[in-house]
Amino acid sequence: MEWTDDAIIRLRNLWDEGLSTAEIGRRLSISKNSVVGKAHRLELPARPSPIRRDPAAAAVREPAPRRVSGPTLPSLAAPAEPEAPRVVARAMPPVSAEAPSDRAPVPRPSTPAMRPMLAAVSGNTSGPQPVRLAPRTPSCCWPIGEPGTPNFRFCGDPALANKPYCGPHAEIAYVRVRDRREDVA
DNA sequence: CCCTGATTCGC
DNA sequence: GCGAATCAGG
Repeated sequence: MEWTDDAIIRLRNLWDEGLSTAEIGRRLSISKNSVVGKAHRLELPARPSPIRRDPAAAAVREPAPRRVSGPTLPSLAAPAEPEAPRVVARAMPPVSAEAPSDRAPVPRPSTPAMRPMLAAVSGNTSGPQPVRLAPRTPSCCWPIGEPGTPNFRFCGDPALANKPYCGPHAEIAYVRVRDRREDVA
């Protein structure tokens, strides 16, 4: 874009009229970034910015680590077996930082599994009583869907003993390391 | 997703 | 100097 005197004048006029940068860009057949950039260089009166970039907030803000592509390991919900076979994690789908813990079961309110408990509580007629939760079967925490999206959930099927995943997902999650002796061959 | 304006930085 | 990319908020 060649900023002729005429173009600059038109920019100034449109800017003074209070048009948005994008609108000015459309009228001058240039990008809004060109408009913003030029207006900034001309030191035209700034518009109320929707964003705050005060030095304090900027100083506190972390450099925002670049998103690393590739799989992320879900945290293990179950402790490793003492004599567990040597395994190594294979590629896994991305997972949010919040994996279901043993104390925060996956089932949402009003799932069939939860109704008995809710009924037990609401049917209570003799004042406050300790609510005893049924022993819980650890559920598979294999992430399904895109973390952060409404449909994201965890598998939820019964997990294998001392493993965070159900059978099929443990199959995917773990791959047996070859015995060292084979490597020496 | 759309929109907004501000800043950065390679050109 | 330029402006695309990026950021940040509505």
